[in-house]
Amino acid sequence: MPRRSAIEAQRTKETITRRASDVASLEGLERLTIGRLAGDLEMSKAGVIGHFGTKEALQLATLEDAIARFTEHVWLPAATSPAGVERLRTIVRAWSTYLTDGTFPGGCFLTAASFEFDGRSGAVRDRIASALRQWTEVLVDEVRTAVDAGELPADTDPEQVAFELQALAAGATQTAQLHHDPASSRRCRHGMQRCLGLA
Amino acid sequence: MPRRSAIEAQRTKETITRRASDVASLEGLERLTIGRLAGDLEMSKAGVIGHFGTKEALQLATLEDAIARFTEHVWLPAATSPAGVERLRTIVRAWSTYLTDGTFPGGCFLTAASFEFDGRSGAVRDRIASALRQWTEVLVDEVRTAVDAGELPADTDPEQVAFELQALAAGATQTAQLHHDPASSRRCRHGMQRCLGLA
DNA sequence: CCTACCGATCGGTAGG
DNA sequence: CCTACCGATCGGTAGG
Repeated sequence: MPRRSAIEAQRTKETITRRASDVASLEGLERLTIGRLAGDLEMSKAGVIGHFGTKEALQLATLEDAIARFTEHVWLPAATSPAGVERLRTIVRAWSTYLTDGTFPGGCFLTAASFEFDGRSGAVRDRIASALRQWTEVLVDEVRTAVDAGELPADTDPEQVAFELQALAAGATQTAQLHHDPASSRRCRHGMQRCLGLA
Repeated sequence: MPRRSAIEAQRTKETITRRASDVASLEGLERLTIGRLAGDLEMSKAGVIGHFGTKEALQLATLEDAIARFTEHVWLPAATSPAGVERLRTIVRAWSTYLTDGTFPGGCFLTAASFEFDGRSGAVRDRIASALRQWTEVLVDEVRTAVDAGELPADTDPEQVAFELQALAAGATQTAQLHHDPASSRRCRHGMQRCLGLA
């Protein structure tokens, strides 16, 4: 039974994608090269790419690692809150913190990858788009629940609110990474709260 | 007198940077390679890079072309409006249109370049940061003027408003390019108007 | 998981 | 502005 080596191979694979998502958050999914990753991890190029087959498969696995980290840091803390405004409050807090707290050394991986791949085609771009769309749908559902419960005004446009929340997250990533502005997280949180009428 | 050839050389240079900023808005400033640009323009690689010397100088010249296009499409229409809320109204209209009207085939070049270079160092990153900071200062000044004139509430935070406007522009770029969402420009404009209390 | 290698492409230069 | 070329690095493979 090759159980032992299969477990070790899985662990190596996770080490690679973790490192890859860190590097890619700083430099981009495309500048992440197999050779550099091998050097960082003190492995051979063949040892790295052998786990995935192609660079695109490595990028997709890296993306899954990043999506899991987003879910863990932003969704998980809110999942146990009651649906509606209370859950939105928790999401706003966790999300605005996550954007600047060093979960990724180069800021939110998904935001960066979205801008990097939005002009291309292929499986990587499609997966980025589906992940962001799914998160938008979560936000729309929460806002709708809050409206139905009378916690938010009846004329609230859930799609518009979700758009603005996503935009504020992208804006915070921009000012935090480009200007190292320490107010980024606070401005993001305040904007999101105002957007939800929680200010 | 080499006037004729100098003028022609200048025109060739402008042809190169215009093409470069179009391609880079779709694929990024780094994926823009000298060889591909030469192929697109039916020139030799040496003929392209000879005008600039290094790829970094080509990227900087491309950046200046993109900054000029932003200024022309977003600032110029507002420059003749009276300072304050009326000028902000014009900026919001011009900006939200520019983001999706095909000025750049891949959406706002400066937004994309910001996310592409925010994890690096060097002259290109510095120029992107200074251009965005300058635009933020323009916005802060206009909001401050509007507050001083009593057109906006006295407790308005100009820095916060400028942050949110920039964020909404980034968000519109994201949904327009990644999801081809036709509502992007409208959502951006509505968000900006709400942010300024003009809704 | 390794070494050794492939063809393609990168930025850039020499010489004209 | 061109042709012809340089060393470096890319993604990927053969063979073990």
